[in-house]
Amino acid sequence: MSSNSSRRREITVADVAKAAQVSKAQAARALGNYGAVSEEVRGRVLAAAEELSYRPNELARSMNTGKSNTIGVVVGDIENPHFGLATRGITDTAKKSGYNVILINTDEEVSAEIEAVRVLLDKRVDGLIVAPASSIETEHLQHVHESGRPLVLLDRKAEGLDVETIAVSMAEISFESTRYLLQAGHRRIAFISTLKTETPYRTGMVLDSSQISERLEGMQRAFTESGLSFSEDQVRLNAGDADSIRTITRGLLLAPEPATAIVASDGLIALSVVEAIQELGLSIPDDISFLMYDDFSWTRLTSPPLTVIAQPVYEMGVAAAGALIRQIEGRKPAANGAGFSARLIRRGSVAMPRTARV
Amino acid sequence: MSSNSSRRREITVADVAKAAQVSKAQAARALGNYGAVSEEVRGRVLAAAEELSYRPNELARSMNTGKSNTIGVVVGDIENPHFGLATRGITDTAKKSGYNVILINTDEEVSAEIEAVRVLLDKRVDGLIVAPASSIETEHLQHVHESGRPLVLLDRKAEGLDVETIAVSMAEISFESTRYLLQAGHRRIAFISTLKTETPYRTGMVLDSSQISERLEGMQRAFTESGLSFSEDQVRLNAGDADSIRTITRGLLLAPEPATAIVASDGLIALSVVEAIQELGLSIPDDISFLMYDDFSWTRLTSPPLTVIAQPVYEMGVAAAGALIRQIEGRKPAANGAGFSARLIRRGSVAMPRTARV
DNA sequence: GCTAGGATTGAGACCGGACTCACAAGGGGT
DNA sequence: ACCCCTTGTGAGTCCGGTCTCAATCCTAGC
Repeated sequence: MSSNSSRRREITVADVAKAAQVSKAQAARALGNYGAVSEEVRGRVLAAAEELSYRPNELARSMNTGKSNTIGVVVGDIENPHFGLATRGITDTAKKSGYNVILINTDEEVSAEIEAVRVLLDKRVDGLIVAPASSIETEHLQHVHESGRPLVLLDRKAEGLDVETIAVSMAEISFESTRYLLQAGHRRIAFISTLKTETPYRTGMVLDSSQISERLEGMQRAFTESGLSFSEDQVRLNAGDADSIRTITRGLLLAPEPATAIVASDGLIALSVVEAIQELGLSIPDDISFLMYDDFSWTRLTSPPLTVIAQPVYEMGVAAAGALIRQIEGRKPAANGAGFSARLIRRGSVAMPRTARV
Repeated sequence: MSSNSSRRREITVADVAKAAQVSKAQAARALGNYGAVSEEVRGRVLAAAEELSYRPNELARSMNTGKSNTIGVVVGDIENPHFGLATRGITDTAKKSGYNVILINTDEEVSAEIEAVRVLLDKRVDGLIVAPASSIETEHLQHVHESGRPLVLLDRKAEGLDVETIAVSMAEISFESTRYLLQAGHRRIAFISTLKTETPYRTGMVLDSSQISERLEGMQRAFTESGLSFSEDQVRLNAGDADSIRTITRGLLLAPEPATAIVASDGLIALSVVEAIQELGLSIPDDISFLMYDDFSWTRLTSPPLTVIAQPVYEMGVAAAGALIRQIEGRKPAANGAGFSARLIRRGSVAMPRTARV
């Protein structure tokens, strides 16, 4: 009531200029802190601005500087703590350099991703961080790259796209952890992923996700190294929702030759798999060994605590934002950071399989 | 190489107009789908736009429509799945109505929140959703509200601010669950929260968070109802990081008269509390009963599965975005949705205390 | 055949800043 | 006293759209 609130028009430099009795140009200089302004004028302008509680219109500013100080982040699903953490790394870093983040979810749909990228480009973000839904359908990303707009990929590579990519080398850690399982005596090691495919997995099949490809490649290599053959029917894709994961898990464990170890491709899958195992009255690791990607805090609370593959997710978010901002500001692409690597954390969910134990 | 990529200047309406041999105004009308345009011209313009792969500059558009189709979301910490889920609800809803989301983290610091709000206002977002770090320091939110910019609060109320607020009525559920614990025979019920305070908790103390106030109020009421007195030294605030939570938990359990039940104020605290309990070699619920806020999936996986207070977090995100967009578009504030309520989900982490069992 | 009235169309103002340019004023050097 | 250079200043353009306004077209009605 006191001040007549909610006047429609916002205060602009012109208003401040008038109040300070100087030209718009001078007021703009004083406020924007550029050009030459006498102390006297600066004082008057700043006082007037304060008085009118002037705030610059960033939109207008962006328009003729061509910089929005905003970066676009496109991820599959923030609800997934993996991305939540990465996003945190991104926003923290962005904030430090004075950037804001527009976040868009794609639900891992390429069409949504294409739309998201377009919207962000229309909003003239200074750069994009994308966790590509597909490693194959990447024309839209190609466009971004060609148009010269800074782009950094997170988590997954994109086929034939020469763009800075912050990702863990999955083949390696997958190889290592598969070898670990093999050495424990496992031979039927199942791998469950949400990745959508038309047909069941077959060796050599082209997959939409570089992450999954690499992981499977690592598994195969470990089997081959041990002179064993990797059976493709232990690879179960299309584990989209809790129900299908449950069905898949039961299928794996109730088969004539049941899997003795299950590897869950992400935290969400892990949740449903463990639940399904408990539901079947089986125990980890006595009846079935379990290994999952991503080291969430809760994995230490289950009994037994779960053996996991820890990825430096937050740090990758930081690195992605850092790399992007470096590109935006035209600086050199830093010492290339030697890539990120995952780590196998052995807790209690992997043991010798029953068969080997007898 | 084929097309001379990365030409600096972007295509504008003027370019399209020239290519289509019409005036800028006509081209703009055809592209923006407003005003009167003959079929012939529309065709030529659209074709030219396609040919040049024209994309409108949303910044420019926002500037003179005064709408940015962007909403600002200010939360304490996206890394926390609670906010992750709420954010998901917000972005899903926003997307449906054609809005984008700029996300800012405050780390629960009021100063960061003030800054965040200012930045978002400068960027001329159409509205704000804020989970206030403080229920008391709310001048900045007051300003937003007074300036007429749509604002919706999430999770927590703000003292004396008459703004649409999407939150669970905490007093009620806290009362209910405390009664549940009392009926199970518990008398020393501890409550642990991250809330920062200068001094240890005392009854009647003014707290910075409406959520915590309400929860404590509910607890008190339950005690009073049973003719018992609520001991304030069982309330432990300032549980900021894993270490302090561990210390607090140990303090609670190793005291001469140890707590027999612990209530964790959020998922992050719960993690560290449970860990500390396990570390002490105590078992839930035999040695200590446990109850936590937020029903995360992993709470079903521990042994025993944890008894939780489930909040409809995603739905609240949806509601907040819905309410905000309604305000932005000047529509009536919908049937007020009767508020959200939490639900006590009894799983296995609460039992009779040893003392009462003998 | 002539005209009123709606459909089209182009010129140009405008949104709110940043920035260019021309010009005035003041100081130092010679 | 004169020239050069630095600092200070205002007028005006530009960014890329939207939108107003007046002019021009076209067609039905008489």
